Amino acid sequence: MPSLDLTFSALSDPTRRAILARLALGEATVLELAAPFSLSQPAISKHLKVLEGAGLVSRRIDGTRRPCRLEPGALDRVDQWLAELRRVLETNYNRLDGLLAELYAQEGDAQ
Amino acid sequence: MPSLDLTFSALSDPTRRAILARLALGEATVLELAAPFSLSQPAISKHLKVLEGAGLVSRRIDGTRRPCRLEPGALDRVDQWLAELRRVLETNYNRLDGLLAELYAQEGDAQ
DNA sequence: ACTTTAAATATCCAACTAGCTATATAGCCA
DNA sequence: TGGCTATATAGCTAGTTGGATATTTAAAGT
Repeated sequence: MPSLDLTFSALSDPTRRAILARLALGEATVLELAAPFSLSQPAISKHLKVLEGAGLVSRRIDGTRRPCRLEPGALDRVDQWLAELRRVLETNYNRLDGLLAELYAQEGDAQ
Repeated sequence: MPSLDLTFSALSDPTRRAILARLALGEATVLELAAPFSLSQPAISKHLKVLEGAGLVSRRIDGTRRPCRLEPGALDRVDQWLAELRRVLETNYNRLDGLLAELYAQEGDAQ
């Protein structure tokens, strides 16, 4: 199970996000993925290795080709982390709301 | 508006994610944020600068202190990117389902 | 005014990254 | 077998990153 570090880091590069966007449309080979970019084939292979290491992409073997596919599980874990952060944030906002309501009630008493 | 590059990159470091988790609980100063880590104050300041550059954190001035707060807007844009990727992915899955259904129907005819 | 405290900045370093070109591997086809 | 094609690997470079320590800035307290 790759770390969130690796996943976020993989997502931080625009070329890699473009590759993922392309793979969301369906499987593609390394050369197909390289075509839209003005980058060398080795550069794309390296990006794919990063994406694979992050659990975002998997490859199968088909003759000399290595078709890649998107692996949504890694995205799930990103979503979960973000959701948890928001949950804490909102819990805290609610607590603050409660606090403000209390303070307001006390002021109301005082008047 | 900071780029997704900067935001994902900021999120790729565990120290920075821990800082965000702490800030989800409420404002904190640099020293407060530094306390749980065995890192120097300048290291934390640098992390905060990265988080600020990514739009994830903002700071206000209070005497000699710079209390930091979480800025959820940048998270929204991450969510949106992930959601769009999933949307495309699911659209494509559905299209594939449709295709398979068609193929199946034809085979059904043939038999 | 002097001291203490909070934070930022400067400088250095080792490790990593993203790109390149050149080369190697390995499957397909004639 | 020999040649073509798809991909991977090696080795290089320039730029970036995350850490450290030392220093500077600036506000607060006394």
